[in-house]
Amino acid sequence: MPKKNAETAGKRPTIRDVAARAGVSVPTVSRVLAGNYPVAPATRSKVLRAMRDLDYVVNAHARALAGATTKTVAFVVDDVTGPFYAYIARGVEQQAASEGRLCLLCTTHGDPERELAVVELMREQHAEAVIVVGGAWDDEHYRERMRYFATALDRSGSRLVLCGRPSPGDDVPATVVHYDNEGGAYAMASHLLSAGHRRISYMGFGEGLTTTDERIRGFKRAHADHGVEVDEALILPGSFTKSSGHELTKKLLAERDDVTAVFAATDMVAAGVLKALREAGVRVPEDMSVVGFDDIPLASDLTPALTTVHVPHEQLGREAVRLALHRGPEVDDRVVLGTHIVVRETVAPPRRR
Amino acid sequence: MPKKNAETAGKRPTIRDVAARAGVSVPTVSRVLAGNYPVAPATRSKVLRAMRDLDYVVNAHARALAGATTKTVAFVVDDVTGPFYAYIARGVEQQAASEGRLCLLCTTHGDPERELAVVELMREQHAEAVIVVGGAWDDEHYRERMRYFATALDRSGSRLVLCGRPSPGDDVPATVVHYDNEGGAYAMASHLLSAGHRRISYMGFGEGLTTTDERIRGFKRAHADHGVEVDEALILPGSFTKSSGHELTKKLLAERDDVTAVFAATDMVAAGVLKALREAGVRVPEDMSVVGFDDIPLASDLTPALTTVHVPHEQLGREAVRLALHRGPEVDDRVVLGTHIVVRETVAPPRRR
DNA sequence: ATGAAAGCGCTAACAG
DNA sequence: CTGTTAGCGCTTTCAT
Repeated sequence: MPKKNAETAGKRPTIRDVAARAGVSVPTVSRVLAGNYPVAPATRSKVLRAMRDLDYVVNAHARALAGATTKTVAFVVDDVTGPFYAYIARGVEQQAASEGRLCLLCTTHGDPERELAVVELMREQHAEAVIVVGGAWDDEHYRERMRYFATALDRSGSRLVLCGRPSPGDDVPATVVHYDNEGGAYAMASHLLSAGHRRISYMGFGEGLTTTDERIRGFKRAHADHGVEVDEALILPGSFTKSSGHELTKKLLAERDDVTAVFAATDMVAAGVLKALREAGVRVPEDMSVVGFDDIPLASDLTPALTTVHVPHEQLGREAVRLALHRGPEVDDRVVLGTHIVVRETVAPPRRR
Repeated sequence: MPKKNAETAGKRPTIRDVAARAGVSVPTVSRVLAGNYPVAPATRSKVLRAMRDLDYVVNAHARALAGATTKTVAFVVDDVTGPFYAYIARGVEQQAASEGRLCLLCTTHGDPERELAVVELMREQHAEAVIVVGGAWDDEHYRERMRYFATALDRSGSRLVLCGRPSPGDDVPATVVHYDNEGGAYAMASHLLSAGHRRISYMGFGEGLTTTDERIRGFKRAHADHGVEVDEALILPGSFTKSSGHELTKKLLAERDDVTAVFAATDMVAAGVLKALREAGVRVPEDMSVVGFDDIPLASDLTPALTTVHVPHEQLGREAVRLALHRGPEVDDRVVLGTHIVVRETVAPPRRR
């Protein structure tokens, strides 16, 4: 039986079919495909015609197998629907596309099992980079795990990128693209302190969460620099949700009357805070100042518009793929992007008591 | 020179290395990998051990080349950051994961060039399904294009899925997962009409957009059924953005004083409407009723909470991959998911004038 | 139950 | 410039 031929069989045409139809050899077709090798213009157009006639498309898998690189980066998140993640995703996708890469999307729902499965999958796929996004619990177990992921991926020729997470250690073969949580929190707390606030509640403390740790550190450092003592009882544990902000605020209002400002751990929390305040008839910013963190679109849509810390989400995503793709002695492995406060309408000096 | 061996070279171990280490043949390893063929338990565990020892992972590309299916579905959107898309994405990703599939994410930014490029890419990748999401311009050109995409993908053995878009024609080899725009709009307009509203403005009319066409049709049919004439001057063209709703409302307020309700084309538009109303001191729902469409999370967060039409975003995404993956005579090719109104706080009977 | 042999579709040295 | 010769790592017949 002769070699399978797409013109007779009902299958996808292969490079061989194209070669046959154009009357050239297979490698020649491969060369016009790759474009990085001299081919006589006449031959070239014959081949192109044949490809068109046959409606030929290369087989990405065959190509990957034969050595050419895979051209895919993976993007691993807890959940795509968070506005926080969505914008990082956009940055990742944009940069990937502009570098001619495809983007694999994987979600873990915070499940360590799935996280591991995803990493294995990416090893199978030979993804060039695996970008893991979002805060984490900063304990030894986490670092151990990331160290394992990093080396496993490294062995498979791909690169782990930790985005918005702290480095698991300097010797770990991973790229880290982080943003300045502490600096942002410091600036924001200073903003409040400078306006005269002395009793500030931090809402949404998450024990052991890297995001929290870093933000709290900035919060406290600002207090120290302003010579203001931090009231630990005002650092309220909670999750990063609107309802958490809502509950916490109701409770705070019931228990204390000396607090003049709320530093919400995230914009989402701040949204809940504002809601509770509105329900309680507390005016913002006249009676109470409120600030958030993240600068998601919601922040500017709240009433009053939220003063918050801007995190460069999209840029974070873009840098993640850029750094992973262009590695080398010239390029940094660990990067921290700046944050800055965005002043809107939720901060005013405290009222005379 | 002997065959490359991972234990000596610094490369990824292959199935051959595993075979060697386990003292069996390559096909045997392949069999324990696939699991769908009898292998002696003893041999089996020897192989498993070898794989573990070598930290072996299959090469997805080699596997795809050799015949096993690709196990990837592609998800094509305009922009990941829209809450609308994000939830469909979540559905797609969830279902894909639960069916053991990987999910490719591609964005087009509404650029036809990129859209075409993406489809070609997916042909190269042998994606099992290519899910295209979001409204479209319902003209002959669109149908032509989708027809082309569908047949091109079909020839490559993959399936085009149109999600939240109308069918380009019955003979086209594509799966269509749509939702009931007209029914939702009909129900919502009826809700307003039943409450006594007679002058309702439809804000965010998009000429030739399928989404708009379908919603307007329901809007008009409800009016007809209630014996109320539609004032065409109240159907206001605009984009699906908050600022559009904001602008349109300011203008409407300045020009007309007989309108008692606004039907916003989307929740985003409704958010802008509410903002403009608040700025103008018009109370909702006492002075003006407002409704939206989509039921994105924002809807319940607005003040007052928005009465709107629920679209089953996640389910849309899940069905899209489910139907594409399990095709057959038993399974439907064209599916329309239901919508329903969600009554919250933005509708009341019109005030006596 | 296991091994030998033959590709899947492509790229990559080599020659000419 | 172009063709020849080898694989990439895996899955399948087909034997044994």
